[in-house]
Amino acid sequence: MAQIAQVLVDVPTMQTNRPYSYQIPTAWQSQVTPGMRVVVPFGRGKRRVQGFVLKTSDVTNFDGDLKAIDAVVDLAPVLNTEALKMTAWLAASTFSFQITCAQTMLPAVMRAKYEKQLRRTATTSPTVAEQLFHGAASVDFDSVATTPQQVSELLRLQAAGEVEVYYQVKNQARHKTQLGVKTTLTAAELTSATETVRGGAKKQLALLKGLATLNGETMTQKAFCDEFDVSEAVIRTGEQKGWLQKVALEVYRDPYATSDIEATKPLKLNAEQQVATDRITQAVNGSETKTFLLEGVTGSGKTEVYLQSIAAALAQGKTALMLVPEISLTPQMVRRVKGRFGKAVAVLHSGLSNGEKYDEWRRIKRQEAQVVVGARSAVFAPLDKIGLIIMDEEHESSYKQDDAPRYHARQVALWRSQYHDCPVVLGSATPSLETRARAEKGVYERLVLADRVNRRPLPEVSIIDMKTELQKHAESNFSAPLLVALQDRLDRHEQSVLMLNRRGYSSFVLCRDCGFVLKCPNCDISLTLHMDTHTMKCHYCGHEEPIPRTCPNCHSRQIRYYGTGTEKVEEELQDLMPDARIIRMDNDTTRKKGAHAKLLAKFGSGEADILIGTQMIAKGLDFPNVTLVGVLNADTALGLPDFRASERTFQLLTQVSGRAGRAEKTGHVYIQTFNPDHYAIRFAKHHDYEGFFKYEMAMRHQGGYPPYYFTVQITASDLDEGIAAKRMYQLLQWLRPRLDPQTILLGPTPKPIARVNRRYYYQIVIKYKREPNLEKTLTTLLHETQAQQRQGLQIGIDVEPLHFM
DNA sequence: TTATGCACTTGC
DNA sequence: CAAGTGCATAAG
Repeated sequence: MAQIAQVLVDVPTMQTNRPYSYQIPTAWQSQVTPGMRVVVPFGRGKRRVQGFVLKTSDVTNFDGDLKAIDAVVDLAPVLNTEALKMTAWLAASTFSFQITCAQTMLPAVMRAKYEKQLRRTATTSPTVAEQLFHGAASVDFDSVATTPQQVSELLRLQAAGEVEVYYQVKNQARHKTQLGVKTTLTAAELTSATETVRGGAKKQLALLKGLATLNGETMTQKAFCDEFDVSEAVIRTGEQKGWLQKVALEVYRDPYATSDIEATKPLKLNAEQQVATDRITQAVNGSETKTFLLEGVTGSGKTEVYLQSIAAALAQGKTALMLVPEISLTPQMVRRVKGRFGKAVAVLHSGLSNGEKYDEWRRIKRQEAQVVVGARSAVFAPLDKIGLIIMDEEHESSYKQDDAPRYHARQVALWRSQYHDCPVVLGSATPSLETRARAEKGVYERLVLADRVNRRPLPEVSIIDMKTELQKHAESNFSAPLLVALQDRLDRHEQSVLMLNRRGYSSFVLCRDCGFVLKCPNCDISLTLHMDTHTMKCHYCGHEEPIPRTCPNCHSRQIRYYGTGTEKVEEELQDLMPDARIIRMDNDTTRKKGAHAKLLAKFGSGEADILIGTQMIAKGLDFPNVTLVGVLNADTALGLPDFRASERTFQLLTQVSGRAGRAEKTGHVYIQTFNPDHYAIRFAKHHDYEGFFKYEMAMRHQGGYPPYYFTVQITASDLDEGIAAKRMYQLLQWLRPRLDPQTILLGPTPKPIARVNRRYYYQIVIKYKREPNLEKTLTTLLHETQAQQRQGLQIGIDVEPLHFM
């Protein structure tokens, strides 16, 4: 029997990023298994932390005194073999701590809460008991140790044995219970009880009948009352007569009441959908580790392909995982999946409370749910026997986590597909260049849905040149053609959606006469405005020049920062169209839980004519009465100093265009821009993804960007700008000889937003095609910089970053 | 992350 | 000389 456990402790540092050996107390030796959470003493003091058992064994290569496990938190492992392997892989591939990865994979409530307490001992003097504890057995340490004097006083008391420090390790996971009823009688006893009931006591008879129906099972009191039409008073009578007992019944917090979701049947597929579904089904049935790119224009019916493929996995007795960008924004998707698979569906996304997430997680873990729909972190859902993984809108940047562990859900999905021998479907109307390029090379199999299901043409797109618009009339967020179109929809009682692109808000300068954006002479990437130094900087190569007073291209003085807010836009529009009913959707108006859905519902029911919003309205909304989509400022993202600026702009414009004319009515899209000739905008006008892909690939090839190169971003930040900069230059010197001569190192450059939280940020970007030393070098880097970390310098590594700012 | 030991300063 | 402060160190 295993006596020793290898435990991963909850201390996220580089030097504790390895298992520690602990003695398993004899009583628990048969129970402690890998993947369970335990509480262990750690460090010289009385500190106790939560940990994960990675392995159990009879031997250890540690030759010191072992401490023993203090408590076992779980009855069954919360991380299974797959999850433990995934933890190790994730930590290595994202250069983050294993404990952080383990915690990322589990619901937040499973992370321990620590409470440092001061406790009384047998020898506590009455004075101390009174003054410090006010008669209680323990007090919160921090509340009685606020000054250094108090701390040293407590240390003295501790040395004298009058008090002791105790770490309370709290498991935040709570099960919700409801009052349940359960009969205490056998079937025969219930029958005889029926005979003792006085005639006319109909409710009591109903109660007994109900109890008999339960067959010894437990049911919540509420459900019982509803189903058998008895009151709580009758139940109380039954309890007094000894027919039943009331028990605490564990219930799941259900974020969606399944009852009001309409069940749907599989739809008839068109030829293209059928081909795609057949290929995926074939791969599911054959347990092929295969990745498909399902490329389908908006409205081509990708979802139906997903649903029928999921059905195929379920038919094989397997489970399915379906990832969506940010599910709280796409309630329609949840409804469709739940409508098809009902109770077999579990939903995981950021809009749920922690308790709800925990309950959904347990339903999956207990194999009560076979289909999981969720956002990024749902990729870790504890499904067994996965038969299919789907990633909808695979190009969405929300699949990449911004802080440690900086993983991309797509990578995790591919890893799990290897583990489970199952296919992955990456779906999008505008795939990321990386994915589309892999399909080109045959790494992924490409499935195309070129036709819209309803055979409706894609909406017509008009590009409006804001340079000439501004010359014609006073400065406004609205061009004349857009206003005419808006008025026209008002008159026809049709709805309009206006999108204000907030990305890249005023961090670059643009000439309002010719549309010129200042670019770096070395990198062909927009220069970023730094108000602190009053310069324009390139944050790729570090090039720096003064802020221009006139446009270098046309010598106009109309060169200035670019950007505006939704509130301002709403005000202006209301002025221009006093009769229009407008809904504004942005971070301000949707901060409250459910506010987003409420606003959308309001718009959907026709209570407003115009919806104004930021990027969040680009996806998922599907309203048949919307026939006009306007993009007020298509350029802002183009101005960003990021080689993915064009890709994002193209994707966003294509997506938002898809919102017009979803049903019978034909849609029209107006795109206002200062760069009408920019290729991202031109290709978006013609809904030409293939054209864009080819053009953009050529640009990436020329610039040496992904997917032709892999990238790693290293950032350093410090309260002192000089230290951050100096360390980064040293780091560059340190890296160069360790990496392949072919590898390109860019920087160090200050981040465009140089000071965040009073810290200064610098970055180095590594670009490489093949770099065998990468993992070793970066791991060494993390080890060697930990001394500096303690002095305040923070180092971060982001593999394949999506944002370069 | 955090408690402790040790080197060093400060106060009487 | 005792007490107080600050930083390096190791954690099983």
